[in-house]
Amino acid sequence: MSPRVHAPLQLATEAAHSGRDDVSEASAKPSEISHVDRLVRGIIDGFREGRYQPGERLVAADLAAQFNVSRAPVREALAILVGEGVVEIKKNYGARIRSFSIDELVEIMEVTEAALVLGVRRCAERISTASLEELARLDGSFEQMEAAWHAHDAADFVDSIYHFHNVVNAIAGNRFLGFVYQRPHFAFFNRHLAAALPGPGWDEYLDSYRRVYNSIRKGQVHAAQAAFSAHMQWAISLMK
Amino acid sequence: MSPRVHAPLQLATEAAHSGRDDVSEASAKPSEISHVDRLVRGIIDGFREGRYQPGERLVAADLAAQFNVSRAPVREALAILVGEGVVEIKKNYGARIRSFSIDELVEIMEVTEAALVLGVRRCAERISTASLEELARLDGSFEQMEAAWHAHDAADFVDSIYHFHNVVNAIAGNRFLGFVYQRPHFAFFNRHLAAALPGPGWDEYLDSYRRVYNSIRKGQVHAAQAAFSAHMQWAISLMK
DNA sequence: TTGCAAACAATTGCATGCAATATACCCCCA
DNA sequence: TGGGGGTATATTGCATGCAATTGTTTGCAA
Repeated sequence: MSPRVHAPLQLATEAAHSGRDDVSEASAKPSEISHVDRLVRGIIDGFREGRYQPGERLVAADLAAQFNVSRAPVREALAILVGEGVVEIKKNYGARIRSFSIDELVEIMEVTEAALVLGVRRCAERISTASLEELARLDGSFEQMEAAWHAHDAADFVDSIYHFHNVVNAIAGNRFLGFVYQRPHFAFFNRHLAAALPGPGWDEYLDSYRRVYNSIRKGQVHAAQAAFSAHMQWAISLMK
Repeated sequence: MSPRVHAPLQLATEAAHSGRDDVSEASAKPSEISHVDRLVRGIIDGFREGRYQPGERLVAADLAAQFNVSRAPVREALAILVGEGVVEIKKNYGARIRSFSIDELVEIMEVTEAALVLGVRRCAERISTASLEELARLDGSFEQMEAAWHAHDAADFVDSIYHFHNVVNAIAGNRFLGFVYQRPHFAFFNRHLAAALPGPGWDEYLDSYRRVYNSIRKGQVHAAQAAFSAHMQWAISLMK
């Protein structure tokens, strides 16, 4: 059940560059996916799905055996993840998935809000010129969010929020925003959020996003922005 | 299986990344810098200093010879830079430094603004509690900016702006913001900006930053935020 | 039992080697 | 002169090997 929620790693810029919708389905050229890409993807997914815990030791040789490759591509994948701030490597000991304190999570959320609010605003501005397919994706992602919420599945819920923002960012038309938000450390952070989420504010969470969604849908730029900002501030205060 | 000893301790704020802090002095031990870190740093600097051009072909073997290491660490460094969106790798051909269109630069600036305005705001809020050392760094970075401006050195000027924001971000107290802004693609983008800068708006550029700086220094939160935002909007419109 | 030191084991960092393959060159032909 | 096809070259992607270094365990003495 590999979630296709989040887009592959370095595609955002390239696809944007060439202008093609080349969201290359995995079936297109299975043999051309490099081991390194598969590893990066696999490690992040493994974390998101709870197979790897924060602070857990990741030994290159083990990962190599697990993914049936040699240590060379494993090391390259870990190098990428170090660059992304997702893992730390300790010399002659192993890599480990980083863990965050509550303070750090709050700081991450603040930066996330700053970026995402741009996407929400732009998306609301451009909603009238969005294609039918984009609108369908937007509606679909919100429905997905509702479903996860009703099922009380925190992990799925957070995933669907992540997906929702990716759709919003895409409609917003700023490719770099999509690129930044799709960095592994955001996907990574979402997992941490999921762990902290099923708290007292569960009920309000969906309502907040419904306000954002509805405002975007109606093209109410300021309302959408305000709703999202308020939601994030509320979520941050909740976390403290 | 693999050993799974993991202390629940989190050393979250460790020098999260290869020490490219312009802010905290290079306190690292020179002997412990890995080849990979040196390569990442070297390639980025090489680009910032104009030794590598956008679009230029980077051959792993050449870099290995140039830095006097084998191809293994070179590949890891390139993997990091691919993850950062700074280089692209083409199979059996070579890596090359990405180049951006004007449109893409504008999009990058929009996201940059969204993030940096958070730092400016927080910094102005917390300026009264800043340490003397932090204030000295802030003043120093602005003086550096002025000097570069008077010398009409676009590269230095952009560098000093980058440094200024790093200081601002540090005072702002959000570590993740510093982390994000210090990602190579921001440093990278600055070089592109420097190439486009010495245009018609050169004179206004310093004035804008003086307004931001003064407002921050006086703790005028809203004024600082507004000044910076206005500046960025102006810079973006200039670029189009 | 507890503290300490030395040997041991595990792991990384890096070098090297080899097969696969995309690119570039060259030659031939129209 | 211009174009097309086949070969050669260059380069990557990955596997493997080894030394350096760290964490761990064991043994010994107080």
